[in-house]
Amino acid sequence: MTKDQSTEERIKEAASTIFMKKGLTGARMQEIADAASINKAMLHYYFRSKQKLFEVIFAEKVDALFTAFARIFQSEGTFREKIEQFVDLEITFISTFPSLPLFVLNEAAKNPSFVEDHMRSRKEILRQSLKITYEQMKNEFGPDIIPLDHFMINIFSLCIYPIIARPIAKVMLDKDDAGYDAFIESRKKHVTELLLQTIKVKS
Amino acid sequence: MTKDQSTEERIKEAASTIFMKKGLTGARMQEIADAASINKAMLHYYFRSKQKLFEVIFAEKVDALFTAFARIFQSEGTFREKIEQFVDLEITFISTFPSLPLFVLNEAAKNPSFVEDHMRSRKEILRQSLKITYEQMKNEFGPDIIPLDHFMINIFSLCIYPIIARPIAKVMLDKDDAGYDAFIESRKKHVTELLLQTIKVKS
DNA sequence: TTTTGAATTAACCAAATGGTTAAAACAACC
DNA sequence: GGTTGTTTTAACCATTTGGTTAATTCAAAA
Repeated sequence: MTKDQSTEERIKEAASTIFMKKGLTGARMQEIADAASINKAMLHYYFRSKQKLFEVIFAEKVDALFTAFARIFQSEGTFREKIEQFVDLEITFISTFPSLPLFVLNEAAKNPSFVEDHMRSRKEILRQSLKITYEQMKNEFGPDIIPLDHFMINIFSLCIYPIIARPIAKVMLDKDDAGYDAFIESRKKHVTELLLQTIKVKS
Repeated sequence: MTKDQSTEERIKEAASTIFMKKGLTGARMQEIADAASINKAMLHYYFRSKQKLFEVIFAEKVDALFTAFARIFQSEGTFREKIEQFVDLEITFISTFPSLPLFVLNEAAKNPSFVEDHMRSRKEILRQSLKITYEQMKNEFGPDIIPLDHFMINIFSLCIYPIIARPIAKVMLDKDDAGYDAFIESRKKHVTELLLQTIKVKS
């Protein structure tokens, strides 16, 4: 099974780049082939069709996201340290791959069932690690704390949205690229404090 | 200038639907023509090219978003009432047109300069009305409150993200469609309380 | 050195796609 | 009824696009 890794890997890397930038329908097979410096026929030789190639890449990206999140959540320490670390690492991670979430969200909206099926298996890891943190919170603050669902969605909203909305937010906040980078950096602290402060929110 | 409104309007409506669902590259001119029950040539007769037609629709959508937000922010009352109303109206609005923000975000990511230029003119209205609310907050809570930039982004993040991330969040929270609708509904109160509670957040 | 199976290429193809055009239908005005 | 300008249609067109094929190169086994 000493398959020639190199070519297949090159295709995947090129496809990643192009699909992320242009989406399934915007990407061209020729463009991907060029980016990988190979003949267009090789794309079909290795992945049969555009759709299949896309599905492979997409699945990989979803996995990357979930794996990153799950790992981030498995940090040690008090829940305060955990949240600190999680917010920090999540913002850092998404900043490094800023087009990833929008790509996944977008294709998820266009083909919900495909995404749902693929995620159902991975979600348990993430949910589990979050639940541990949540139990820690309960122990410290008593049973009357923010519902887990809201807590989860709040974290993701506050970390991810500012990065995917960058072009719009930049204009709204009157910032240039450097200024917006600094703003995102400053959110690490802000979001952490905000989350900690709202553990006992009503409703 | 009694132009036949009907045809042009039909085209715009059809193009709206298709572009929102499939994006610029995913949409087909024939498909739009079919949806509008007209000949494909009419699309070019009225809008010259696919790109031009798209730009008209896109500009309209951005306007719709900004106008809605600006109007929502111009509500009367204490800042508490304002935030209550804003969160409520924004979540309601986005829920009614759930594909709108993702559409704008997505095309904004692919063509930042176009979007930036178009928005620069509208942003002032929004910023202005938000600033008034912010001054109200300062009067009541003193000068040591959450920075305006973070406050703005927090509102949008918490209201919009849960709706655009629906397919993924649904899986993560183990909810069906009705359940997720109820969750979104419950966020109106939750986000309001959270925002009010974090006015005095540090950093 | 020959053989064999996989990797690679160049040329090709049919379908789809955005766009054009010339003529017809329609409406308003004289 | 005829003239004029606008709206609509059907037929076309050039290009692009995803995909195929048959021949060739390459590498390793025999």
